Amino acid sequence: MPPIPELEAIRKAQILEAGLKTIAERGCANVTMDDICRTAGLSKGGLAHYYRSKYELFKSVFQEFFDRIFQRGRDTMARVDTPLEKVLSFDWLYDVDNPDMAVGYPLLLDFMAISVHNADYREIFHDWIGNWVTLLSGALAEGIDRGDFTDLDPVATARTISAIYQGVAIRWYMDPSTHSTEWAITSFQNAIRRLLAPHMKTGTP
Amino acid sequence: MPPIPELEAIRKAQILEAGLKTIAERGCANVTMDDICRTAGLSKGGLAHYYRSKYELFKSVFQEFFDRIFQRGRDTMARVDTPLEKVLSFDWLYDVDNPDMAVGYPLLLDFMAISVHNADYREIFHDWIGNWVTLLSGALAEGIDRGDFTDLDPVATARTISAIYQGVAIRWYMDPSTHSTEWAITSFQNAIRRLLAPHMKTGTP
Amino acid sequence: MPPIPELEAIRKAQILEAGLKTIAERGCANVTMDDICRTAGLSKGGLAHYYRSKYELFKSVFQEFFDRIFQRGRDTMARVDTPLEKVLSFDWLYDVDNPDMAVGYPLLLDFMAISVHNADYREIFHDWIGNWVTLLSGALAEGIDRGDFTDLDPVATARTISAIYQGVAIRWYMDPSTHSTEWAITSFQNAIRRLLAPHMKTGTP
Amino acid sequence: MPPIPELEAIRKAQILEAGLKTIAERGCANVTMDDICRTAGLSKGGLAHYYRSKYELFKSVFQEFFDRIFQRGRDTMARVDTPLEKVLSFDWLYDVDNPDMAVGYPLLLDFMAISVHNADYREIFHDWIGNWVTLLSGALAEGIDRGDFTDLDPVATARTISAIYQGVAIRWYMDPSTHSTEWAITSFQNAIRRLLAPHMKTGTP
DNA sequence: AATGAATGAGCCTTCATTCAT
DNA sequence: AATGAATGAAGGCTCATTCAT
Repeated sequence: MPPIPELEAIRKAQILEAGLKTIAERGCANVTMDDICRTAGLSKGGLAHYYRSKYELFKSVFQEFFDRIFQRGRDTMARVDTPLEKVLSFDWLYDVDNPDMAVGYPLLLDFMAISVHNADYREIFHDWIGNWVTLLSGALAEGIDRGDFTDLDPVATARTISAIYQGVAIRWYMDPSTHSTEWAITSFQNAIRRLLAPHMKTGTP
Repeated sequence: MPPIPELEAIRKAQILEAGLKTIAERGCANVTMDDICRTAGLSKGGLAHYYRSKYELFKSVFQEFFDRIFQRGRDTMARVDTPLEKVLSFDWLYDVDNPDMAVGYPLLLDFMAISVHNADYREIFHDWIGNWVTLLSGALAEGIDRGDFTDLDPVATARTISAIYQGVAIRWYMDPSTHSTEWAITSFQNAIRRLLAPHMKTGTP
Repeated sequence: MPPIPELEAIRKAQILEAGLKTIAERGCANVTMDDICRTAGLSKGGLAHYYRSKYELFKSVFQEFFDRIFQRGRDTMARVDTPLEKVLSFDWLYDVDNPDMAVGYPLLLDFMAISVHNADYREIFHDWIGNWVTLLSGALAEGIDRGDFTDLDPVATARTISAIYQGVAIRWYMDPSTHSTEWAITSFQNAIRRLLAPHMKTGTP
Repeated sequence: MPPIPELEAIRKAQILEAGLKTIAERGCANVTMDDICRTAGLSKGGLAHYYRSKYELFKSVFQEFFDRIFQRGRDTMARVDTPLEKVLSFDWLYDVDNPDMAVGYPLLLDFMAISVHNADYREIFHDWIGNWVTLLSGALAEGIDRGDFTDLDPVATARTISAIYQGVAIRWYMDPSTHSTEWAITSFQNAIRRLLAPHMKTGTP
């Protein structure tokens, strides 16, 4: 009989948000439970009530992060019409002012580093990539259906596109002094357009 | 008058190798000085004799790693003739049997994650990327000189090529179940060839 | 809502007492945090909960010690009537059976030695001496007011008296085989009485 | 067959000087063997050749220091004529420019603090004090012989005088902001003169 | 539901000492 | 005589986790 039935959801969201924030700020290896408690405005015991261990909490934080980012990608893609526009609809990845991005890159890089030595994490990553590939290959398949593209393996191509996005994004984030936002956007658009060019019906830019 | 004049160099190499190995195996955050001592076959104090602190040691390990990988890239590129072949000379990145690669990806991912919160590391990364870009843009410039390519910004393009390599490589390494070596090699070759296609004199691809 | 509201005060007192005891027993340089934990009946982490570091703890221990000793001096002085009796009211300094003294000399000597290289400690010492001088010069000033003494700089004289007490006390404590309690008490009484003699109205000594 | 017969003496002096210097600078508890090696211009092994252990070295350093200071006291006293002048011949204790004093107070305070927990050191201290007392009581006895003083226990008085010197000196050294050299010299002269006054024949300054 | 006091294992670092050369 | 590489014990501090209230 919880006083407020949604209390658990509220608290968990509060904690996840604190996790997101602190991990982004200090990095997984440097975040302590105390950091998270402080940021969440809860005590150690209070936090323990909702997450059995640091490990469980961190997994949830990353899960939450990956869900959120993917959600954004799907929503943004849904707002444009043509398949080509859809696969090119990710300039938001290079938006310095987007708070999700400020948190996203630190988390993604931390997450990947940990994944190397952790099967649980690797699986989350696998699923996430799977989602992106499904989203992108869906757009490509739609393009084939509509007759925009011909002769193209949607899944393999979607993987390549996704990898290009990520490769460019990491560079842009990690070394901004020599990788401007302009470079990043031109790069991914160019690379993806050129990749698809051989498979496009004339007149589609 | 040390018994062996090169003792310091030998020991440092021994320690760096141990660092490389243990970091790759367990991840930066999980490696202890004891792990490294044990692997290097030295005592705690012996190690301290050569590296003042864990941080100094780790920086040296990463420096060593970056040097080594870049060396390999430069050497491999030097073995092929045409500029196009040169920029495509990186299939060794996708060689599972290459011990440098088995160590390289864990290290690279750890390194990037730490760099987010560490200016020293970020600078090492910046320099390393600079080296790659110089190497690749050199090949592109040579291509322009030779007349293979026209109308192409060597540096910006080199950055894009390098980012594509890295994006594809990380996918390949992190999620091999759905990113085969075949996919990786096809992906990068395709993406880079297509990227350069508009700038190539007829008959080259 | 701690179980006992004064828990923090209790624990801190417990820890300070353990610090006092162990430092007196083994000396600052030889006391480990484990020693103090064991003596205080707390774990390492428990102690860390109340004192951030060994240094902070030691500073508090000394502060506590100095407060306690000064308190005793003030109280003892308050129990006698005449100004001369007041400035001579410190035979308790030479009481072997006083547990505060058993702890006090080891601490004082350790403290002074550390102060030489530590400004924080030096300031504590400065303040403590300031307190004694104020106390003693107050008594002297009262003596002047009452007409017991004439023609005497209360502060400079108080400093001299205080220095004599300490000089005699250290000898007495450090080399008891040749500095008996009798010698100590006779010495300080004699030295101080003689020092004041020229400034005393007839009939007082 | 040492190459130079006096080499051992030279090296030992070199090491002791380094010990004196480093202990005075950093304090016993903070001086490392490396500090001393560096200051002495010798290697660890070289130092070990002459002093079995840190403890042995430190004991010798203190011995050396005590000898040196006492020597100075005796020499200075020998330069004045009357017994009263002799017992008052210690203003050099309050000479900030005297390098022996700059080293002396840190060492003395460190030494006394350690002595509390160390019988070897305590014995050295005991002997040193014994020397001073002998020196001072000798002067007093001479005064009695000469007829300058009457009715005075030379040894007990010498102890008191010595304790006054030390008490004033420690204050002067430890808290110079409120204990000027002027105060120190006036204090000890006054206190000692007054102490002796009742025992002095008329007309002896 | 929530607090925060308490635990104790683990880690990096320091440093006196040893010893082969 | 002298070097300095190597050892390894010891210590202070951090921090995830537990638990009584």
